[in-house]
Amino acid sequence: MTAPRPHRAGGRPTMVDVAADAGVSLKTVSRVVNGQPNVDPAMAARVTASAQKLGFHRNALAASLRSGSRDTIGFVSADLANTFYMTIAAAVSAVAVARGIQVIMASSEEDPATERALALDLCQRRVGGLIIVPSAADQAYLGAEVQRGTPVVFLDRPGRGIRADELLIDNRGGARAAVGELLAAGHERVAVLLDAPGIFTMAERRAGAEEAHADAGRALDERLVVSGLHTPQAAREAMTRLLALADPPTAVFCGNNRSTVGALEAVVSAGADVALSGFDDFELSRLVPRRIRIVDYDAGELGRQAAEVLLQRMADPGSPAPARVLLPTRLVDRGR
Amino acid sequence: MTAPRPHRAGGRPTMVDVAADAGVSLKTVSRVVNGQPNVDPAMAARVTASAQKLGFHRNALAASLRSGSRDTIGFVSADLANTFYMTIAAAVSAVAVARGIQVIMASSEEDPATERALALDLCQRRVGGLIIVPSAADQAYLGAEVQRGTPVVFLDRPGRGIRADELLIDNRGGARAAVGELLAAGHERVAVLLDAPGIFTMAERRAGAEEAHADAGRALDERLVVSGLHTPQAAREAMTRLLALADPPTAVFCGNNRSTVGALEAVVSAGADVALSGFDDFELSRLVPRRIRIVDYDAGELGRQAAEVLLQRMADPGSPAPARVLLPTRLVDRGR
DNA sequence: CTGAAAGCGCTAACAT
DNA sequence: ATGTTAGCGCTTTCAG
Repeated sequence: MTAPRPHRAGGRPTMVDVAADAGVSLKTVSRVVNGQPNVDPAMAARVTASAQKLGFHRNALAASLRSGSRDTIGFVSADLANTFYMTIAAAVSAVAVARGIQVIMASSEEDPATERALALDLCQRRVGGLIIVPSAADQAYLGAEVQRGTPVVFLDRPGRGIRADELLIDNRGGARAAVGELLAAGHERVAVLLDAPGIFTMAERRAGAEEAHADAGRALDERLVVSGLHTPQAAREAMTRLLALADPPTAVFCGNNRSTVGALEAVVSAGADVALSGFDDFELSRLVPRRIRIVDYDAGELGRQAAEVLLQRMADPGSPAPARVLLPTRLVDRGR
Repeated sequence: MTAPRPHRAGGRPTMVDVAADAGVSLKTVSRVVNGQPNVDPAMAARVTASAQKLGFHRNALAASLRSGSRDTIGFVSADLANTFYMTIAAAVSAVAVARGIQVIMASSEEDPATERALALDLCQRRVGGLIIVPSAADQAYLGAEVQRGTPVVFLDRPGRGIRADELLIDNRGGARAAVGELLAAGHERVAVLLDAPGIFTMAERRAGAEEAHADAGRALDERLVVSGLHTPQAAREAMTRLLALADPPTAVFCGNNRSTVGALEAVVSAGADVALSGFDDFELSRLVPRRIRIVDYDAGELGRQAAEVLLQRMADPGSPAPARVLLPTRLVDRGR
């Protein structure tokens, strides 16, 4: 008894409404809307006109429910507000959007439980894949999802408990090169300032510093190694203390840019003649009042490659075994 | 004739599978999964056990298709890689996630067509609301969506063509305060360095500088105003030129942090005695070798409030008329 | 080239 | 307190 549904007030027009208006079948509307071939041009034009007239916009949720297609990916960062991860996120988004895929972003704030909750929530939203900066010790919670075909890529830090692609920076190699350079320049006492040793990148960078010493037939002087430095202030204080030693360091290698900034402040304010070298570039690094060497890398490239690996897996689930990719670093001059 | 579907190989288990396994009805599973009341505890336990056993995870897409609920929002930034917008994005995400809502982020790269395409795409994904940093001249393309109940909030810049909430920084007031302070200190010639005048924030900041002059019974000296400065380099060159005038400025107000950095370089390298004041704080601003005054604001707060306004509208579509909120700024000392 | 019918996985109405 | 039925808006068979 009901009329052909005059696309209910308040509701949005559906394909059924467009079909009714254009006097064609639902299926034809679907074909036109999705740009499928084998549709009579005249009919297609009628459908397009009706769609326009009614203000029809296809419901992407319904489409992917039925077709099983996945047109979003999830990005779980450890800290979205951090410049480094931001740059990565922007690159991931750019690659995805260029292929019609949107990115849902969230931040674990370095909390394992949050990471897990976010990742599983994204799976419930049926994302086509997941890029994760792991903060949890173990990603085994994703095992079932991965097995059912949701590809996962780990970024910046390796994941555990599941086999998945990993995109990392060559932390060890970069540190090794930077410290090697200092040793080659004749520095006998090289200080090393690091954030918490439990952080994967810090452990790797420390290992690189050790390797450089070993390369030179020497060993890291543990008295000159300070760990657990979270802020420039902490690094500054640590460096000031080191400079006050009877045998102060003549060079310092910093594990991240916060340490570099802190060490720089200490060195400048002490007027000390200390060679400075550090991992990570930073805003305005060219402006610092002293020449420094920086282990630089392309954060955007990291995100780009992660997205590309993920999209590749989504397109072709039968690709080769997961691999670890190490992005190269390079030593550059900063300051003046 | 078909058996009760032993949850097809390769596919994921559905509520039907869980219901079959637990020996209850589909609806009961739905109730348990969604934590609805009025379920016998023993039955609930059976359902939970079956769900666990089968590795069931509710399909959020199907749920919201049926229920019409919207549990994602869209954030269209003008430049995701920019620290300012990323800080905002992180804050938006934090607020949303705390309420079980995920954020799809994308960047228009300041391109009107991209903004439009992204925003409409997000609408097709049936986001519950949209936060947009407008780069297009007009957002009338969202008119139909807004009318159908998708709330929109404009961030950092006002939108046009539709009525929606706007969250802006008090650009004008901040600039007025900064320049007013310079004039009160007795500066007769205040230079003003700005990015492109077409940018809303720049126009506002310039207007603030004009107001400050008017307050002091004076007028902006147009010879000392330079616009279109995109980079620190450009600002540096502009400032160097101004310093070479017969009557050089004794103070400079910079419209954004890139200009501030450039002006700073020029002033320092010329060894000029010029008071520096600028909009936007920046990383390491405390380290610059000279006291500067900064118009600072809480970018995170901007994102937080935008998210809260949006979620409020989503929860209660019948709220009051859209409003423009101006976030306060404050003048702070930086450098040393 | 076009259409009718079925159903993706779930929740909303209505029973019971 | 539990189950039955219908159907969200779309795509997918499979027939014409």
